[in-house]
Amino acid sequence: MLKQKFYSSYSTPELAEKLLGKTLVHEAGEGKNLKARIVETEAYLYDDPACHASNGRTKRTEPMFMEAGTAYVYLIYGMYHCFNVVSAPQGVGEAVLIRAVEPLMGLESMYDHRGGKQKIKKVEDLTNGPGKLCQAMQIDERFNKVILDDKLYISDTEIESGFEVVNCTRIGISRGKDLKLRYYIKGNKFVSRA
DNA sequence: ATGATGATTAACT
DNA sequence: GTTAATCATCATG
Repeated sequence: MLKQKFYSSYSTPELAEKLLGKTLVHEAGEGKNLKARIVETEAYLYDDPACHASNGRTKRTEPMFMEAGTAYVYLIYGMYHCFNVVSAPQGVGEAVLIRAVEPLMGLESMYDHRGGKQKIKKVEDLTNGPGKLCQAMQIDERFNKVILDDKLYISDTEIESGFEVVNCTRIGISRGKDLKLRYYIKGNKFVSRA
């Protein structure tokens, strides 16, 4: 399991890249555990106009100012959650958004939480976006401000190494569009968009 | 108290 | 390609 030490050892963009290939684990209970490989991430920096924390500390951005390795989960468009890992020392305000994952364990449960197997035609639709992966991995506000070391955490087990990383601009933002802070595993079919 | 906004998604045409 | 769904948060008055 990755510890606080790992999350605080790199700059936020470096961490975003290093999280690729790692395994996100949610121990949801005996026989209900969920695992998925991280295949797409984005970095949000303190002086970056697209970052929620760039306008300072508020009720919403408070978790981003907590210690590295803390979860920042928020509601977007009134219906989806986005999951981030705080990536800078206390008081700075940076995080890595987990944008897409590849399901490894607990697929049946993931289908259920995504609306049923009938509705999800392709397995990619389970987790190929930030809102989708939160539904599938059952991540919601319960984990906001929680350190990633108990029920929800990231493991450094890598199933495959030697993949190629693509670095490009981020998706779905209106400011900071020119910054190349998105990272994904080239050729992986769970990436939200090539 | 009110109004604008959004690190999205699914269901359309 | 377009658009509706849906609401917590935040700036403004």
